[in-house]
Amino acid sequence: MRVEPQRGPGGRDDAAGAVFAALADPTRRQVVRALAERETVTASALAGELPVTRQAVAKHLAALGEAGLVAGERAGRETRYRLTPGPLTDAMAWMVDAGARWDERLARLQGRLGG
Amino acid sequence: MRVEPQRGPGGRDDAAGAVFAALADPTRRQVVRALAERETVTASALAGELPVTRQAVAKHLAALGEAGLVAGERAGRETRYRLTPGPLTDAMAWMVDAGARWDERLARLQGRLGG
DNA sequence: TTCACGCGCAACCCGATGGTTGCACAATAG
DNA sequence: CTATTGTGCAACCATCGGGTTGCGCGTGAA
Repeated sequence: MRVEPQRGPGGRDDAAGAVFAALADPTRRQVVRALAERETVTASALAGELPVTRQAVAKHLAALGEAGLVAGERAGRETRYRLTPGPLTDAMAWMVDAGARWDERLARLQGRLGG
Repeated sequence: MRVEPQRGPGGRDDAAGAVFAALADPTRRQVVRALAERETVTASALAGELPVTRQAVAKHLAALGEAGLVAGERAGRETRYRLTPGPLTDAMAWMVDAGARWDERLARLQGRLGG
């Protein structure tokens, strides 16, 4: 699933799809939540508070990285991951575009995602 | 187990997770898109313009229904499905809550989803 | 009544994926 | 140097899930 966050024709859908796929897994959502509160964390530390092994966490972090939601930076012998929630706006734009006609709250957000 | 019905992170996580899982599949996104433009459609008609069989479409519609994104109403011998994008706001709230601290555009949407 | 259309259910196939264990390697601590 | 800690990679397993075919039933048209 190699999806670069590009703005080409259909690129929005790909980016949004990658985000949806990444966030579809509950463990991955827990990872994102933990990352959202600690700002930066290692795979081992994350595995300490989740009911899965470090390798599983590493896989999830890699998956989130593919979607552009997470970036890792090696510092010495540990790798610190941090949240990069930019692609979330692509996913939100997709949803707003799909449902704006039916849901008033969504319609109200129409132009607010661009700037 | 504390279940916060509205504002709790865990409460919306289920609904949001269901939405993410539903929208993770590309065919399902196509179904949503088609539904967003036609307002109401049958499974057979949908299968006519998608590269999958009617049964596959029916499965997808059922999956979308489980997530609360689609509702079907039987009219005579055909079933008309229509988009019910309400749960989308739950998913968007999850994303905003997760990424608001890092992304300025997301932060600006913080209070707008509740009203 | 007869026939075609639309639908739902069930079985089946197979690739994708979340999770595990095991191991080899890099980097800090003693 | 040695021990420890943190990673990354690979193999392996079990389950999930998207897709198909096949069948039986209800409904509407001829």
